[in-house]
Amino acid sequence: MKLDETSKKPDETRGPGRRLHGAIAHRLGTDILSGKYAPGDVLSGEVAFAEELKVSRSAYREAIQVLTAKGLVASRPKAGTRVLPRDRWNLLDPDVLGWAFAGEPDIEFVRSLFELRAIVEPAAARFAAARRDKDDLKAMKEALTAMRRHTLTTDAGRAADRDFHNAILAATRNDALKVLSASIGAAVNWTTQFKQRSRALPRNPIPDHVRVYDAIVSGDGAAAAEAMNVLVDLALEDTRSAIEDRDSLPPVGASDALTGS
Amino acid sequence: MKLDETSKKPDETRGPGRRLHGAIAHRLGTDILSGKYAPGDVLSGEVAFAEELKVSRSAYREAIQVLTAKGLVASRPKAGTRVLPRDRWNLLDPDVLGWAFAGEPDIEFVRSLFELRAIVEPAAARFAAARRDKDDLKAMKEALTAMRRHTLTTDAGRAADRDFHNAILAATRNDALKVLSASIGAAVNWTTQFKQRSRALPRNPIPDHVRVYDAIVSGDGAAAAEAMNVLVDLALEDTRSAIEDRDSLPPVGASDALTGS
DNA sequence: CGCACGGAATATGTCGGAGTAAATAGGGAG
DNA sequence: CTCCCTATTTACTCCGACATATTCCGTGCG
Repeated sequence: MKLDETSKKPDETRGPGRRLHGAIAHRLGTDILSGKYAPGDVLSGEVAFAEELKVSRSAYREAIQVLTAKGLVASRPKAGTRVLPRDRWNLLDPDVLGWAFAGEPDIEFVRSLFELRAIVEPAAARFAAARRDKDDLKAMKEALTAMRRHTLTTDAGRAADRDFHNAILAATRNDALKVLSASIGAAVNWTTQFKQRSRALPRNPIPDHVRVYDAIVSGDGAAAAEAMNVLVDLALEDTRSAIEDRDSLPPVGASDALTGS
Repeated sequence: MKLDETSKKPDETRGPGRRLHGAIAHRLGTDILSGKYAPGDVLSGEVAFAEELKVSRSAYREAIQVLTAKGLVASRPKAGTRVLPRDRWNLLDPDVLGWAFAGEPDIEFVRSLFELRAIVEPAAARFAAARRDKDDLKAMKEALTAMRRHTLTTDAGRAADRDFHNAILAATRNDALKVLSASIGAAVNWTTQFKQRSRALPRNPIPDHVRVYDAIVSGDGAAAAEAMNVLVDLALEDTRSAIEDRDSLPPVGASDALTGS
């Protein structure tokens, strides 16, 4: 045991159920996404970096394998481990998205995600309207009633919101669409912190969701797509104003322990 | 060194520039995607499996970290390493897509990808028409001329095809869209093997591409989206007929293993 | 008889070191 | 000045040991 009681912990982002190499990957990932390590930069050697992080080479290497699997870095003998250009990153990977939103998210990237969401989600609603069965509709209806009971200010309400969107995705009968939208939705939900930070949601989101639901029930694909389009547009508007508020505010206190999920 | 010359190589998919743990990950990944290991299955212990694969526990563990990073498996002490349910897989990860197409690709999944492509690419063309600059148009024009010179039967021609689509993506000014479409496009190109296997392409793809190009030049977003929509539809038609040809051929495994996720 | 608590077994997680292979940089020969 | 060869640096692989977390099961109590 090389760690004595006086030495500080290797990383503060180390919780239960979170392995050491996962914590290292999280730390390096957020550092890369935040720009601390720019594309083309060469990381210190294995031995040096592992020693600096107070972990063994095994843990460090396993973390590097994770980052390599997500396209963030590449290692070659003699050349070292270097950060890959941004277009090689798997930006749609859930973990990478989480890392991107761990710090101050790039506004341009948020715009990109919302544009993608505005493309994908209406199309998903269109498919759902054409392919849903009774069970799908039942799941949506239950999620809607749950949303009405709890509001979006509670955890249960937000869970119901996710359930509603997930029910739509399940009704599309399209795995690729499902995975993609789930990732984007989760990422977009990271921005919820900004919405809540700036001011409470002034708008009641229930009618928008009901419009989507009604269109899917009646099997009207065009109407479902349009209703979903409106829903996404409103969400974008909320987030945009929240971000602008944030940018006009003084620097946020760094001690906001924002542990994801 | 425990490997002697008489023993068979741990994996035949081991080439230069390909690390050992990468090869292990590739092997396990394809096995999972092909259904050899179904969701919920528990892999043998680290020591046993590593020994079976004729590799050290370190290499095996690093491969598992890669699979974990892509959402295919999850490991917990005492519980072992088990394959996660299919909806946890990062199906849009380039490597996972490659593994999915390494064996006999699932027709339903191919349909999902084409549906997603049909959603995303026209929208990308619409953005490109609105945001492209001179350099973007220049890149597209050069790719088109290269496509005309070499046909799609040559590697250079297919590279030009990719360049054309990449130029459109770059013109969207949307990183998320760029990453996604690049992955999907690469995956769809895996199906090229089926097209070529069945019969030579009877259709000349140049006019379709020129229509997209002209619309983007004139800044007509709606026309660009429609032209791209036609292009994707035709590609889908080609692939569908090629796959049907394959399926009507000798019994490629009559047992449709439909593992309900 | 059923449930809650606690200890033991077991598989993953972490560690440190040794040796191998590969790629770049530098020096030497043509 | 070019080309090839050598040397060095770095990641890659292997090994064996210990630590830790979780599950399982036996025990005791209600």
